[in-house]
Amino acid sequence: MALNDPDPTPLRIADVERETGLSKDVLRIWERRYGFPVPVRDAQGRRCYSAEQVRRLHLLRALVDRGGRPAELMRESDAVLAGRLQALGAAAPVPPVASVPHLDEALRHLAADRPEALEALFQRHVLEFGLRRFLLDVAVPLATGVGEAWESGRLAIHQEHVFSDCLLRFLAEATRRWRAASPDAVPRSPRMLLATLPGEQHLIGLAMVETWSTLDGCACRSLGGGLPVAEIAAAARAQRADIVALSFSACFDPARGQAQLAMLGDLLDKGCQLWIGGGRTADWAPGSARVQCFRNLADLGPAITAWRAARGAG
Amino acid sequence: MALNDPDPTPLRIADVERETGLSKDVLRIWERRYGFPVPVRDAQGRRCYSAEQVRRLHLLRALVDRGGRPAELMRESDAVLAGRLQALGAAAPVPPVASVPHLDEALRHLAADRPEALEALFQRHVLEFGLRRFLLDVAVPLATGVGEAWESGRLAIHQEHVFSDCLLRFLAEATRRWRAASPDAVPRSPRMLLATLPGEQHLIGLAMVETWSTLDGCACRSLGGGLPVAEIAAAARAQRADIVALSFSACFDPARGQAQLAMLGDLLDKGCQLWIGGGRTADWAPGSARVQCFRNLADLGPAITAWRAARGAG
DNA sequence: CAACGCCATCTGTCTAGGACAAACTCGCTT
DNA sequence: AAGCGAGTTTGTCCTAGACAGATGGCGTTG
Repeated sequence: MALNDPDPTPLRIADVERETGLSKDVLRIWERRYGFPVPVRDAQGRRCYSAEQVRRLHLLRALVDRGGRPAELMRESDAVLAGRLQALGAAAPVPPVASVPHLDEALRHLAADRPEALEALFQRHVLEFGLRRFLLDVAVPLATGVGEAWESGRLAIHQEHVFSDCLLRFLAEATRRWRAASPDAVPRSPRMLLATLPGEQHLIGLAMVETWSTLDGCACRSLGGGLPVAEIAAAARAQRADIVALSFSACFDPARGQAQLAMLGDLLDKGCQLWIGGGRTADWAPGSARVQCFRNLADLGPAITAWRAARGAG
Repeated sequence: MALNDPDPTPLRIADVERETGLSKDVLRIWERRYGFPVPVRDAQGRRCYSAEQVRRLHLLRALVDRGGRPAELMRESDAVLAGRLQALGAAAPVPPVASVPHLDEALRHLAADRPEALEALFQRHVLEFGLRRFLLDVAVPLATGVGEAWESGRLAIHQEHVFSDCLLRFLAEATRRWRAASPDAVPRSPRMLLATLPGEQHLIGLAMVETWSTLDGCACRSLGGGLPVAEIAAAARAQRADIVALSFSACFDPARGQAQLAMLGDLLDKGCQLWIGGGRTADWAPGSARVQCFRNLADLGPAITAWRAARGAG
């Protein structure tokens, strides 16, 4: 009976791919090489994974992401793996962010699943020091800190999601308020379009660029994440954007990014610039004169001024 | 030379998968069956696609998504395909939503790439009729209308993204304002956790549920989109959620959804309910007593009241 | 002792072509 | 006109092999 009815709800390889983020190829090759996971097969010979196996796959993935090596991890029991993940968190003694007291506090709120406290902290900091300093002193280092905390196992994925949601809302609202409060008569330029490429999930960088640029008087419009280059180009044309700004996280493959960037460059109008930032984009080859890499938010101001000067003169 | 240097920036099959959303399997089988796309190969025999081919693949995908059949579409030229896509838009004469004047207006703003006008319309409607009526009379039908407009080719993907971004921000801010304006003394219950499963990109439904439930006095916390069930369960435990609410769009495969739902049901605490809605979830088999399907937003109110009654009595 | 380069191994992605289920079309029958 | 069965289309999954790029260890050299 274990063969003809392996599970009331068969988890097929595509489901496991979505759920764990491990590609079908990886799932198959792990099975071939390491003997795990070996799923039950249905009548047609298709793999049917158990919830148990998926749970272990999550553990394995978490450890592989943090630099573990599959061949070694596969030998360990679930308990050992879970312990190792916890140990990773405990072993990371002094996170570099924690030197600043309020960042440490923010991370503690997050680890304790208290997003309200986090938002209150944001609110206070903005009222005391203003949005620009909030971005530079809190948002950017905290985003880095959360990334590191996740890598070292101190924060779960869902906690990272909570952080993301929290900061995203906060910035969106701050931006909206600023926009509402500035006089309509001011012509806002350049027109900036914000997006991330397919495969890029992190929207935080984008939101920070939007807030900063809006403070600097740009007309920003966000397209959200995961948009194919063809669609970005179409949007840029439709909205007559002067600048398309893309954000990348550190895990985005540079080679892929640059290939897609080149493609986007071809599709955009000649007058439209391409600004990129985040992750390790600073190391990327510029490729085209129209592509500009940004190492940090503060560089946006001068670049916008320069754009206006060039446009005003030209 | 065309062989050893097919392209300055080789687009490999994984890139094309990300960019077009067509799986590697589909790309390979289309090549085998229909003779398109036939990419150049690099020195190792790997497929290197041209930007030209990717452009055509976008067209093909758009038409296949709208019910076209690959075998037939493959014979046509790019121009014919583009024309056919446009014709689809023109052929859809009276969208069902357009019967209500302000919805028609909203769609026109969107088609004309004027998100500011859309937001102004939202703002006006809320001030005149209130948030609940806005959700029922504007947000829900407009979301449906945008989906239909996309299907029929009247709206591009990037315009759908703009709509999504616009409504998402609007709802987030409205929710926040409501929360800020309600007295702190009121104990907010039930504690509701909102998320979508991996593979589900649409966050609109979730945002609408959040706004509605917040109005009804729930303590909502959004985890954003694309979270594995294991993480959702972990978050529910960490935040001691009473209810986990999931949103699905119509394109989500019911069989997959139900399998993942069953898995999530196993992982959650017994006291935690599972509320689902959106798309065609109404047709899904409930599976467990803890799973409750919602056909529309208005049903949330009674369900919340019922939950409170049961909890208060128990 | 540190730094550099080379080599072996590990790991993920890609290849090929075959199989099959689910969905859809079409034509026949009621 | 509506319902049903046969045939076709289409996407997903299968096996098994190849290889590039990363990683880590070792030996040599400054």
